[in-house]
Amino acid sequence: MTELSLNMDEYLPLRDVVFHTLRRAILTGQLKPGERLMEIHLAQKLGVSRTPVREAIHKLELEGLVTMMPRRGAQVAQISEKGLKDVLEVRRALDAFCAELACERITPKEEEELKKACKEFEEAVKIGDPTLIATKDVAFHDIIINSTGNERLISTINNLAEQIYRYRFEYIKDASQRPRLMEEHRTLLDAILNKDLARAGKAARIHIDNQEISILSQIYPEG
Amino acid sequence: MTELSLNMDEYLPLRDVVFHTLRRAILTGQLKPGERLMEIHLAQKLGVSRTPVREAIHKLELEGLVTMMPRRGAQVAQISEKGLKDVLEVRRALDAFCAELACERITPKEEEELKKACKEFEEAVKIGDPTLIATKDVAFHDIIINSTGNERLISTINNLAEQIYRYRFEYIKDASQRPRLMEEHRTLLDAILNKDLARAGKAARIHIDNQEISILSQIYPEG
DNA sequence: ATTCTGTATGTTGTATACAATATTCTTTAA
DNA sequence: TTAAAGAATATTGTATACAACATACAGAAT
Repeated sequence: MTELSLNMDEYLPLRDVVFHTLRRAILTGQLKPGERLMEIHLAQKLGVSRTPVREAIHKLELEGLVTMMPRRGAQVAQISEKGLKDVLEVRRALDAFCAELACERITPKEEEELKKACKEFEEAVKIGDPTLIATKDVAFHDIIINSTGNERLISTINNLAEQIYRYRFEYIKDASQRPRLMEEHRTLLDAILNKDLARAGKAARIHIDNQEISILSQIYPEG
Repeated sequence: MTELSLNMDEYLPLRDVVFHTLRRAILTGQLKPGERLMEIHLAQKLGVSRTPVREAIHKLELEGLVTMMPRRGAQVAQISEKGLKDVLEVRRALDAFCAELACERITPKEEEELKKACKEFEEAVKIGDPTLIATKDVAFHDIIINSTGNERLISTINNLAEQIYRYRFEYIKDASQRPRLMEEHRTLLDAILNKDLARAGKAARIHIDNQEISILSQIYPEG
């Protein structure tokens, strides 16, 4: 058997192309909460028929980025204050759990990656570009999450993260939060490297707590 | 404005009817893991066109009950030992979290319901009907989960529960496990009524631990 | 006998057509 | 002027048609 892999996996159904396109548009705020998603219009704009658009919208609904009313169509999901708090409450619990698992399961190679990611995050903060900071922040957390080796846990957390992606980005743009963010990353890194379950879990919880406070005060300044 | 609610909500899209039908068939084992789901056949059997069947299958895929290969169709999801362990690991963490939250948030009314559900579970065990036991077991846990008031947490846990429903039922049919199940329910109930967070969380974890051991030894007797 | 190739068949992916319902706008009556 | 009714329009829900691809089988060449 020769090892020609002959990349035959490059086929993507149109529904998935549309799905990724719409998903990105929602997460980046191009499509705003409450905005209606009409099949024909999107189909024409994307140059496909209604079918793949329908299927993409249904997928987005299951992911929680879109809400549908029967016979009335779909719109970009609007998250309520309660909804946001609920998401963050679950995330806090699961992130803390991830941090604890990471202490037990992280490999030496992943430890190096985590140190590197922590450093790169700090450099991104120095540079000050919000998009870069967000990317490096995600990368840092992804290493921790992936080190658990639990795929169900990974996909569950990623789904929760997706729900608040839009709002979290606003939070990262707030420069005054960044020193604290850096400090929290360092604490978390240190706790994991020292296999200190309790401290790692606590650090992860505090990290989300601060996110929650910031995000809520930005979206609901009076509450 | 008169308050005529004029039950106009009884419309259900065909895709949802098909979805619920297939879902039930999978959860009850009528459709077995690995079995192919072919659109035309299902459509003919259910007396609808391919479209709603397609959409239902996609929904099932997102719920994790069905796996799809592009251009090759769908089949009932098969869970691996690793997949089962992953699901149970997340459930353990979230169930424990629910139990702790329940201590803080359960209302007096829900406390009464929980006591009643615990009693009814014990009666079901006395009667010995597996289906009834399973129903009462779900009812007991649902009260705890719902008492958290966190809808995201509720739906996340319900999705995880769905993944292992088929296997859990086998576990409940094993009569030797039932006394322990009863004991665990009583411990959990007592801890919640006494607002003992630590004990409630621990009880929930042990409850899942035992499920895991039983289920795994039934499905993978050698492992 | 085995492998390759071509054909026939089956299945999914996408587009389109039609039906049922929502929405909007216009007209009419008070 | 406002409210109600009805027609016109827009949009979703479902069915079907057709194309692209996958699979299975038969026959030919080695």
